[in-house]
Amino acid sequence: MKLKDAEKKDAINAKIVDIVYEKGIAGVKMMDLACKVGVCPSTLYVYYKSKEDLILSIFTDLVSNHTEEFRSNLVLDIPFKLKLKKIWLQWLHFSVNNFKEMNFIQQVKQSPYMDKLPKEITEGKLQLSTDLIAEGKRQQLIKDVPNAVLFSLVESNLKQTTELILDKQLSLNEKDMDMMFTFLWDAIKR
Amino acid sequence: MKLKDAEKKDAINAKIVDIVYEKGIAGVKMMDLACKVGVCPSTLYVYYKSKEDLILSIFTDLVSNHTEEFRSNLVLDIPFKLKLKKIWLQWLHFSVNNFKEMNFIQQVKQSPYMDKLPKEITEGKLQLSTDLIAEGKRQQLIKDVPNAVLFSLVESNLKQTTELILDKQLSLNEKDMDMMFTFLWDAIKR
DNA sequence: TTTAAAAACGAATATTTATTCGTTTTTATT
DNA sequence: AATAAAAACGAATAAATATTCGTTTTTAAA
Repeated sequence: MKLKDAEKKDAINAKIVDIVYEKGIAGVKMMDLACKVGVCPSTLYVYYKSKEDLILSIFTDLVSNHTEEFRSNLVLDIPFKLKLKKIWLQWLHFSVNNFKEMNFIQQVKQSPYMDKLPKEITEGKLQLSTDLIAEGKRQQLIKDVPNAVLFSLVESNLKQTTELILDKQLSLNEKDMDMMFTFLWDAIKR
Repeated sequence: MKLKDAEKKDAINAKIVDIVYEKGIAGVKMMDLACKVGVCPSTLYVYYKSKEDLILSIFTDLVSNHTEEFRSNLVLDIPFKLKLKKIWLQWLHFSVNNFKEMNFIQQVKQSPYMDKLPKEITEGKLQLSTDLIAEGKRQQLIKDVPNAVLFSLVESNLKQTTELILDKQLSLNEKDMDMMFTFLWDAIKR
């Protein structure tokens, strides 16, 4: 008996991520996807029961991988600034190395497919745990402004740094990263 | 002879911006749009010759309004920090008041429609003129790092502030805005 | 090596969505 | 008021796209 081909499934997943990166979520066509994978459209239905299922399954997988990635480092017992930088760098590497996947997540989120999804999946907003920020505040190392604001400062600095790297304005070397982290630190430090 | 109804055209434009905000660019359906405007689908073709024409015309209009908005303030003869803040605030008000339109622009940009557009329209990247940054550097008020980096710092702070306001985490009052501008200034000041 | 179950195919069909077209209604102009 | 030109309508058509189905091929297990 012939079994499902895991590599083929991976290929489907990879190609759709590419297509969304190049043409946007509105540009996903089953036929086009099938061609790029090298199978005929009907074969896609062996692996996913519909286009919606295809997109939402992949979305869900990517989101859980993504949250998985950040459960570790959060409990290290090192000075706050260092810990922040470590996590910051980890996030950065991840999003630079997975920029197409991140883009896929972002685009599905603002598409009509999103409606059909149980909402708790929408990414457990813990990307950079609020705990970390609370820790910095407790030690009086960072400004005493609302958590949501600090959280968003970190997030937006990360997004910006990622964009600059993908844009080839910066690279992931120590000098550039020190600079970008300093921007963040200068902005949030007390 | 019956004339085209300018208000109807405006209604079309407004509704499509709403739809894109709610469902994403992939969620735009001529019939749905027509219903929301209160006409039948064929009437849309009186005002635009196709769906593509509809989307791209509106996109082009919005982009030119948007760039228009920022040709003024750039030449004021006041201290650098003050000027930066003034422009920063102007941009902020604009993007808070036109967030759906901004979203429309952003989404069309990452959609397949974009391919069909003469590229010079893509928004004359002068949002916050590089001249301004050059001025601050000349006066040795801001850090001596690549322009692209500084530019992106300003841009990303603006985006972040806008998001926080729309999220009701902040409002457009003096206290909150001073705080957010201080984040930016602390990050870029020498 | 045979077998049987499922993958893969590709043509056919269904569905969704954009667009056209003949007719009716509206309204500026006379 | 009468007219004529264009808007607006809505049903019909066209186009694009997703999905199904009957058949063939592959392959794990017997």
